[in-house]
Amino acid sequence: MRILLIEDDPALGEAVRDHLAGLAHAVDWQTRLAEAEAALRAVPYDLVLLDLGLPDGDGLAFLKRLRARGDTTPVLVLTARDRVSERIAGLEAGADDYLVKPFDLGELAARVAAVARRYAGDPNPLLEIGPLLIDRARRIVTKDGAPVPLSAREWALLEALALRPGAIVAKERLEELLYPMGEEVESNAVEVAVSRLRKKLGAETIETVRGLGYRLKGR
Amino acid sequence: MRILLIEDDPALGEAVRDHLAGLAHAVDWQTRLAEAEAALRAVPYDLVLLDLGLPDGDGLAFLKRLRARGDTTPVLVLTARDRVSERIAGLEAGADDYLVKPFDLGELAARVAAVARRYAGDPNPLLEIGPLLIDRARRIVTKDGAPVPLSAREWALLEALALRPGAIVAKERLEELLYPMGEEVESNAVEVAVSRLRKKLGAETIETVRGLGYRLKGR
DNA sequence: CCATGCCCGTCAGCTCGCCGTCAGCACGCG
DNA sequence: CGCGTGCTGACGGCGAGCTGACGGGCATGG
Repeated sequence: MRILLIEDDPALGEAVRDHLAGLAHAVDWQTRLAEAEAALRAVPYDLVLLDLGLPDGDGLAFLKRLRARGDTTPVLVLTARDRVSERIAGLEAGADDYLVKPFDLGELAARVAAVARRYAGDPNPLLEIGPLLIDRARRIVTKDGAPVPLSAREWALLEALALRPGAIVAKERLEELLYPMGEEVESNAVEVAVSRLRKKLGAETIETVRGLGYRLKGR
Repeated sequence: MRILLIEDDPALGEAVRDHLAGLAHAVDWQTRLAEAEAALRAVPYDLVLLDLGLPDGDGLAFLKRLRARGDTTPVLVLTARDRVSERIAGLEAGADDYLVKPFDLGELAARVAAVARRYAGDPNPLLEIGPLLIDRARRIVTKDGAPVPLSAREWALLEALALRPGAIVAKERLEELLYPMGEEVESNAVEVAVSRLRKKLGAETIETVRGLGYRLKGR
């Protein structure tokens, strides 16, 4: 993704740029609104990260101008302003999301990914397995088009199996996935979980491989 | 443009209505604040023409209430009061422009056109989610066509969810949105807010995702 | 200055979904 | 037939989440 970062704080700007660059994004960093505006006219960015507290103008007004021009580039606002009304003002000015300083770089990356997913030509990756459609981002499974509500355990189990459809996943692996060594189970909890999942998704979707584990009916 | 005219003088009201209608505007004419308020809640107007000298209430207070609700519909004030301090009071109450009686109908039309120009280009995006219509610019929600009055908290919550319909929003995220780190809540305030919002919008509109958060029922 | 009403945080009691446990059964294998 | 492995219905406890009630805060209005 090609990202325009508008941020005047050198330390923060560098940190954000480096972090996103490390995630294989192409980041252009501007510290002034005037320069940013020029860059936006010249280059088709996939995303704009906009700090509202810039010294050479009002970020919100900048954003409104952008939208008034018909520019629909997704904008993620970074700011220290944290009042609800100001967030709302930001969103009403045309921001797609809002991140309040100080923010975690990991969270920033997640938001960036979310925006990217939302606006990319291919939305989010849907896994299609037989009659099942698995939307990992939205945490939604549909069977023959009908949504199937899953509990947390069931979802975790399905995700583990759906990661590589057709591959055998050992029961022990599933066990340590569902119960990450905090509390071992001393029963057939995994089997029960599989059973319950099968009841919701259909018995034929999960195949038992005796002595080894389970696998999703891939194809 | 859809214009709400609030004016109790029959002759003037008729003149204004006819003149603007002749310029291809859709004009609703109310002579009382109470009726005007009801109309404003029900219909998304592009512009309000407000006479301050109405017999059933203070026009300025009416305007302040409107703004306090977060309604950003442009308001053009018509009045006989011409003192500078009163103009200032009007603008501080949230008026976008001011016209002193007697005014020329041509000038009125010019001001209306100016407002239209200022707000054109971005027709406010309406979010449609099931039976809900969410007008973010005007802060109006309708359910099955009927307007639903929301408090500030309720609106903030709805907007957070409506930003990405169908996506799960973590309870912690909602919490930091509603109570931006000024004062943390040590109760189930978010749950209560959701409950109250559900009571207004219908239980089925907001889905609980156990252990994760909430989401708006997309489509 | 008090009355009224709305907003909303807090709390308590409750409901209900989740899920680990267990027991009884099915089935494959030698 | 005996054993091992896996399946599933039933049970019950735990805890997340829901909601009615209460009260303080704040604005409005008389």
